[in-house]
Amino acid sequence: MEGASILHADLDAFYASVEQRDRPALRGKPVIVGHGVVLACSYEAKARGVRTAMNGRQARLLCPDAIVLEPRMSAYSQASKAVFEVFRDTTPLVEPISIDEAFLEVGGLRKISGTPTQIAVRLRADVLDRVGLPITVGIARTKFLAKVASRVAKPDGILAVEPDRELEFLHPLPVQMLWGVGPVTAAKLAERGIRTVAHVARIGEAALVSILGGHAGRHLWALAHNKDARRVVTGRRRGSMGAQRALGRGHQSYEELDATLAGLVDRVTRRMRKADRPGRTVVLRMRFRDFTRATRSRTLSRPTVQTEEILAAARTLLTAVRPMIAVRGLTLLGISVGNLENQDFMQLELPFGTPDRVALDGALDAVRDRFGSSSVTRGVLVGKGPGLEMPMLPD
DNA sequence: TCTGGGGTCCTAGGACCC
DNA sequence: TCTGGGGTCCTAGGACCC
Repeated sequence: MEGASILHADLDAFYASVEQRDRPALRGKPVIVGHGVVLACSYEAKARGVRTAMNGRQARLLCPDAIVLEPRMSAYSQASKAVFEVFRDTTPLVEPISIDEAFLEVGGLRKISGTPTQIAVRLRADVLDRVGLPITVGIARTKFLAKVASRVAKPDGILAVEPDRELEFLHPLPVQMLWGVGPVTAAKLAERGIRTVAHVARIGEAALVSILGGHAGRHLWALAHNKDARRVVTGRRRGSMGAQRALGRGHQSYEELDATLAGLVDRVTRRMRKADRPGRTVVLRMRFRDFTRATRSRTLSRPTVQTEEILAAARTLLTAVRPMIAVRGLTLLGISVGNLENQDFMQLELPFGTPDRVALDGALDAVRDRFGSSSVTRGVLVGKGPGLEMPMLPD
């Protein structure tokens, strides 16, 4: 049996920690980032009951002396980049999960860097040293357990779950500690008296499937029995990009909505162009006064990054839901573009005339340099006139 | 507790194809 | 004209995560 070799590294109260790092006067004090809603809060604020996603008014009620700050997204994204640099200096096998957490596979580094626990200790010290932020690391044989371990170890902690004590660690935990169990699932389980992981493990898979449905039931059952074969994977790319805006409670005219929509589409398509990721499926997201939601989508015949094309599709969708908006009252409008294409190609110019072997080899080298030789599968030669397609690999 | 902005994955029905 | 099994794509909704 292999040992625990997966690290789950998770920055503590990320946005708030960046603020405390940059303004020493804030250290040791309750800090809340975000006005309307709490985006992040320091552990001093958490100790008073403030929670992420809590409404700002309630947060101030719980903690009147909290220092409330406007988010500084560019500072957070810079800090995140610096932290991921430390991750990648630790191991090439880094799987980002969000702006502030990642899985790291360190199993193959024993001879070079030491045991996973030694690596984790050094990682925490490096992040503090190089970026000035506290980070918690969970260490286990599976991704799932590593994630649970870091959650248990927070804040500013480290916890290794040894392979022979996995169930001992897992079973007493409340089901809410499991990744993927949210309020709805927890409530469904609680209705049947199921509160701990041990409970989940004791009831049969079929029973769990009948409570939660096919995939969710089997997935939860597997986790409770400590089955999780997922590996740490690198190079995953996002599948959609979106932007949304809360509208408040007041009535919006259709012209105002249309202007908001155009702004959202502009924001998203800018990002798509910057990332070179054309998309095909345009999704309109709505939330209404009663907090119900609806989405409408439309798939284009080909991927695009063009603002006008995406906006035209979005407008068609918006027009179609006008009656629904009139009845239910819109409080949030969002747009997202999915089916994002991987623009993993590069364009090279070859000398005019029939490309010779030397010119082609040079072009292939440039492509391999950028993508790595193993991931290049096909090439297309295009001249003036009809396109000519030819394989460039193997050889 | 009346709620931001960014994502992921799964389910399920219908259209359509072979 | 009726029939089957299998697959993909599209649309809409829902739960969950940070």
